[in-house]
Amino acid sequence: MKEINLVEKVKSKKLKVTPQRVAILEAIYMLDNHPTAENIIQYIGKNYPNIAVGTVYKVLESFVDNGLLNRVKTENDVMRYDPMVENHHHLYCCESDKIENFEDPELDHLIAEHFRKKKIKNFKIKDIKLQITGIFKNK
Amino acid sequence: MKEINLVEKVKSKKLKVTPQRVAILEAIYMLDNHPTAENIIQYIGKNYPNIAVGTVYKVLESFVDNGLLNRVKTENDVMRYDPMVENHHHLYCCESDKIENFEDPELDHLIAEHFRKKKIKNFKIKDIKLQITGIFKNK
DNA sequence: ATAATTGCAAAAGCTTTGCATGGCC
DNA sequence: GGCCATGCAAAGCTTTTGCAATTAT
Repeated sequence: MKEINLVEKVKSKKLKVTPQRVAILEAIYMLDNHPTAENIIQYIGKNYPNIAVGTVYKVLESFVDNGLLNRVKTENDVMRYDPMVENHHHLYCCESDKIENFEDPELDHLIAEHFRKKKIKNFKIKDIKLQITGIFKNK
Repeated sequence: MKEINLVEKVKSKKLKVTPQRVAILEAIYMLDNHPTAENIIQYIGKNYPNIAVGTVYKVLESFVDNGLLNRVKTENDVMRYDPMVENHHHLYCCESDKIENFEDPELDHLIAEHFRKKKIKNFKIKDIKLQITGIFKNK
């Protein structure tokens, strides 16, 4: 992703554009396996040896609050970050820590129709996410 | 749940039956909102003022390893424990920490059929769980 | 100019670990 | 009796917080 787009993304949320924020956002796009804060710190450590851990967490929090990132968490796992903020599901590898995004509008429609016809008692649905666990096959 | 059933549950996994294990298992059944380790420690603290935090974590881990409990984790949350080990989904309240179990075999079948007809490329599905977020309506 | 962001370091929160003691089978 | 579980306390790891210095707008 071009630097200019990263800057625009930060600007678009009315956040101050700092080198740290741009670097962190870039790292998340480069590390495309839903990186942890630790992954991000290591990645940008090459160019920002003195970046503060606290800064990374603060920036990540502000990105989440402003809809630039989503948090992803699983059993037995630390927090991970997902730059895809549009509605989607996740494929979890049960043999590694790989997580991949998954979109299937047809399935979403199927599920929505199901719940339109058969409501859950005493519950108003806002959002449905699938956690699909399995094994990635090598091509 | 009767004490005897709790004892049987522990025995059935070939785990030694100790008062702590029985108390912890009972607590999880009584605290029916997918309790945290902290919730459990507080609950059994009445009868076991000296129960060690480490013990609770060790017992929970062994219960999970032996299929007596499942772990449940969400964004921004600590680990919680679920005594229902059969396949099911979860309803998450977006205004509180309430989590409720949800079963819908018809929906499961619908989704299974969908993926039978339309496989995910390079991925072998082992399990599908729905995270349904919304609001619990008061009756 | 000024309000927000950063770095640093300390602290907090949850969970794990090691080891001696004690309890279950 | 032997082995496993417990209690205790320390440590580990991720994340948060406070504050002074710095930086973006």
